[in-house]
Amino acid sequence: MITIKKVAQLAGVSTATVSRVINNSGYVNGKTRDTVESIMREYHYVPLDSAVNLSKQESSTIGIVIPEIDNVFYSEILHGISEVADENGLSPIIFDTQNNAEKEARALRLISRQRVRGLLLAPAVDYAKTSLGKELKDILTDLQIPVVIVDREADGISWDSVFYQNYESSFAVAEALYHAGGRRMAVITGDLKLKIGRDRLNGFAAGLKLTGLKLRKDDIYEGNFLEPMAYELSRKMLMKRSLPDAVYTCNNRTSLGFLKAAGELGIQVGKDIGLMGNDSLRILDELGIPFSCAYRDTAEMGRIALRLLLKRIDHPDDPREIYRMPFSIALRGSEKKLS
Amino acid sequence: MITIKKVAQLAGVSTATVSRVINNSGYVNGKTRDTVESIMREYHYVPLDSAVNLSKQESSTIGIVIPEIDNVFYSEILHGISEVADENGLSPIIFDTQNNAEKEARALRLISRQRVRGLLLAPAVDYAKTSLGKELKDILTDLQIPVVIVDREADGISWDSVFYQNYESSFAVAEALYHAGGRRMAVITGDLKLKIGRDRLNGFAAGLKLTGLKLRKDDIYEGNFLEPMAYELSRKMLMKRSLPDAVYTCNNRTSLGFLKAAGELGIQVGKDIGLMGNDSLRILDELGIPFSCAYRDTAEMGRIALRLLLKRIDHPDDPREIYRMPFSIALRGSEKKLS
DNA sequence: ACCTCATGTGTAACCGATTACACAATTGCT
DNA sequence: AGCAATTGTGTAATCGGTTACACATGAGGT
Repeated sequence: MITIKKVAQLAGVSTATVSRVINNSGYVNGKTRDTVESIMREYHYVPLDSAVNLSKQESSTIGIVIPEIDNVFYSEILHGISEVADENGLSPIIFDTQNNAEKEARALRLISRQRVRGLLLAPAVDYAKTSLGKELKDILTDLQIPVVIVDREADGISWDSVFYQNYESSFAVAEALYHAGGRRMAVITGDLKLKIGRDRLNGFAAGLKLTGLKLRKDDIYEGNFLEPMAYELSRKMLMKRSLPDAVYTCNNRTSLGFLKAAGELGIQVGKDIGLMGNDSLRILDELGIPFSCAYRDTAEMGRIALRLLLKRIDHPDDPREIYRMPFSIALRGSEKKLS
Repeated sequence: MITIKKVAQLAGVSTATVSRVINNSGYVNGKTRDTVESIMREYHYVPLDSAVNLSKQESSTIGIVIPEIDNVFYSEILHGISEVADENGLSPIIFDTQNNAEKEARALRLISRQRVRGLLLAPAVDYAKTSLGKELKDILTDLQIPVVIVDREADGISWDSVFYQNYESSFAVAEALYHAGGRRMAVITGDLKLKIGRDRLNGFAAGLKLTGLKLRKDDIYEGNFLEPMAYELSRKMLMKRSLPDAVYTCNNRTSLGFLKAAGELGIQVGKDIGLMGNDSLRILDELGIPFSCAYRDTAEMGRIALRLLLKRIDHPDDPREIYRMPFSIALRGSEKKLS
């Protein structure tokens, strides 16, 4: 490894001068600068981040913790984050927790050693409720690092956040299904222990209420945002004697589980039963499979989250900001029941 | 920030002793250890990675550079990598290059400042051919860091690698299509400037040859592994007067582009025309959409890549290793032409 | 009683950068 | 000509850890 000391030696100057050249700070004679620069180029000198970080007391990495890296939704968010990180010369350290609280704890502990510039966090744990969550919150608070919570809303969090209009979008889905002709609706919820799960259910129920409809208790299927559960619940629902007119599936995985079950049972979505999801499944559109849903621009959500973090880093004392990602409604045919 | 010095002071010992407690090295009296540990716990002390890295001359981060983070294929690889990283207490710094050479250059430069433990790289650039590629190769070589090349094979690379049986799987696809009854085959290739693109084409052609078939020049559609191009080429192919019996789409995005075009034109895959891809599209299986292909266990591929890197880190002088990820063939109906 | 060795702890150099401060040389202004 | 301000460079402390080395203590063996 070639160090600043060697560069200085080869250029016949002190390390201070080399450092000035690197950082474009202080006074440096043009000729000296040229010499130093050519030496650096010749020897492929690259300053060592850990040394720079240590002396400058800051780093150029950001921490990112997400619950499912292999879910399109999150990988699109990562795409957006990566873009903004690239624009700003930041290195993203990414942890995939697979919705596992212990993994999340390990990730945060690793992050806390890195003195990252800031943290983007989509928690798997409800920080207000579980004891591990509380401990993690302490770790983060101690860190004194800017944090932006992404997507997963939870009680008792006081950091900047980029959330989704969970309630509003669900409300809109209810209206859309009503306008498509649905009268008896069912819903496969997400994890109701999470605020996001409750919001989506409540928004949907409220939307129905406005149209004068009521959500029957036994038309509420309590899921967990994951496919296997959604699949099982869908089978249960679809094998009953009387089907609802339309179903609301609360996230992309839930929608997938439903579609799979419906497909297997020969029930045609958009004909035998109406369906709307929340979160798009781009691939379905591409394949021309009708799938109506409320959705948001996920990559943009990542961009916004990181930009918010950067803003917070520059202005640590501004009041807390909560951005509510707006939704769009895509009607592609699956919302209707024709028969 | 609480530092080792403060901990030492509070515990009434020297920093050396605290360090010994942290690293479980040297001799430390049981009582002293207890004191130090309780102080560390009480004050939430966490050693600063950049300081540790600097003095230990090593780090616990690994660099990862991939071309499309929002492609399921890569996000599943990342899932596998994350798993092994977690098991080994490593922090993955992930860069998404979006197949852009300049982005890749920036990513590698950032990585080179970090003194990462090692690098997993799926290059967007052919390191032997473009001048930027050569420069990047120099950067990497200078780094003296273990590198494992993932998925994207290129000429003139001498690092450990985890590749796919590109040739063999394509060969097998040709055979499978033949056995399904196809006689005139077409192929939508990937980027033929890349070795992987050529291998998949050549393997397919060789497979056909073995069965006595020949791949006609105008049945070769030169794509670039991306959807829009595949879509255009597919339209072109499908709007011709005479269709081939079956088509080989060289990667998942190409398959998607084809399916979209076929869907739009009302051509039923698995009936009007046979189709096999390379790379699975899990979601299609889940939805019960027939799609036959050669595929591999992608998450496993990520795991293997990182394990290979770790092995290399421990044994820098072992001979170069190339792992060729085996393929499986999934026949789900789309390979046939029935009419 | 003496020596050896294991145990326990502290001192201080070091990792590779940055930067406050000191100092010299040159420039510009009256 | 005299002095202040600007320009250019080096010395050395510092960031927060690790670790080689020195040293002290006590146990065990003869």
